[in-house]
Amino acid sequence: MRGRVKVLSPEQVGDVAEVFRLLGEPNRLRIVLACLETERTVGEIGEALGLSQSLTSHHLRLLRTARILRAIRHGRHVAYAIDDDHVRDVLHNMVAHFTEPHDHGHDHSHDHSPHEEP
Amino acid sequence: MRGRVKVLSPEQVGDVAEVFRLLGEPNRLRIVLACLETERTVGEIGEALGLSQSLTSHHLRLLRTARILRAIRHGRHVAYAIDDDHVRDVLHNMVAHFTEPHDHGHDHSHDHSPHEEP
DNA sequence: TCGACACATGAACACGTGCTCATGTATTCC
DNA sequence: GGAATACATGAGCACGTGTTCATGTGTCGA
Repeated sequence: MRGRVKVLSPEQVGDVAEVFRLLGEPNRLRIVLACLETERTVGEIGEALGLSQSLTSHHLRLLRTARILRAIRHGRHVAYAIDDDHVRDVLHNMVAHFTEPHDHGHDHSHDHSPHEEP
Repeated sequence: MRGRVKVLSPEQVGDVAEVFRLLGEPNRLRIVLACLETERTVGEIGEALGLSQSLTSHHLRLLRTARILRAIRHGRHVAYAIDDDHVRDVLHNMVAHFTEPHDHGHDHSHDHSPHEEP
């Protein structure tokens, strides 16, 4: 696979952007990563990431509303787990690429200006 | 593959979040998608997406600085193309999942409150 | 039932971000 | 060289967003 790509409807683009936007916040990304393998309770997440209970819950609400995570009650605890296989795959993909020695092909050191080989 | 996932360093998490953040803006996402298959000039992008020249350039600057796109001069035109294989894979993955009939497994219609089957 | 625990939610604020307008820079054609 | 084209960049503004503080809701044990 490296060929044609199906074109997305404007609505689909919006949905994809929404998912990326939510994953684009470091704390939220860490929360989702913490729930990648197994479900985690709100308390576990907050303590593990050093976030206040309120902030943790606010972020979880966004992720739950966007259908990225799903909530599961256990007694008086509430655990969260990934609810979207797309997101799980994308994150696995991303994590794999960032952990494996990623070969960037051509080298251009640290250029930030737009000019290429003439 | 559905097993262990390597854990990312805090720095790596930040890098991943940064990429997601940039792709989380609809106009920026559309720009990157436009450059997914083949390189596009700034004018082409702006006209295709209905964005002002200035706004297009501003977004392209962010994407270029983040190493997501790379600039290539052609005469007095400047074309942009994807420069990061990770991003290309992630987007192909994402687009594929959103175009293919995605089966979500269990059905929970449109619930937004945290309570599950007892 | 009452209190303690675990989590959710609303208000308010500081800060970041997308957009436009204006101006600057590079490249080609006369 | 100078005008015209194609793009880059800075300033400024309106708006969105992450965070905290305070308070509300649901659940279990005594």
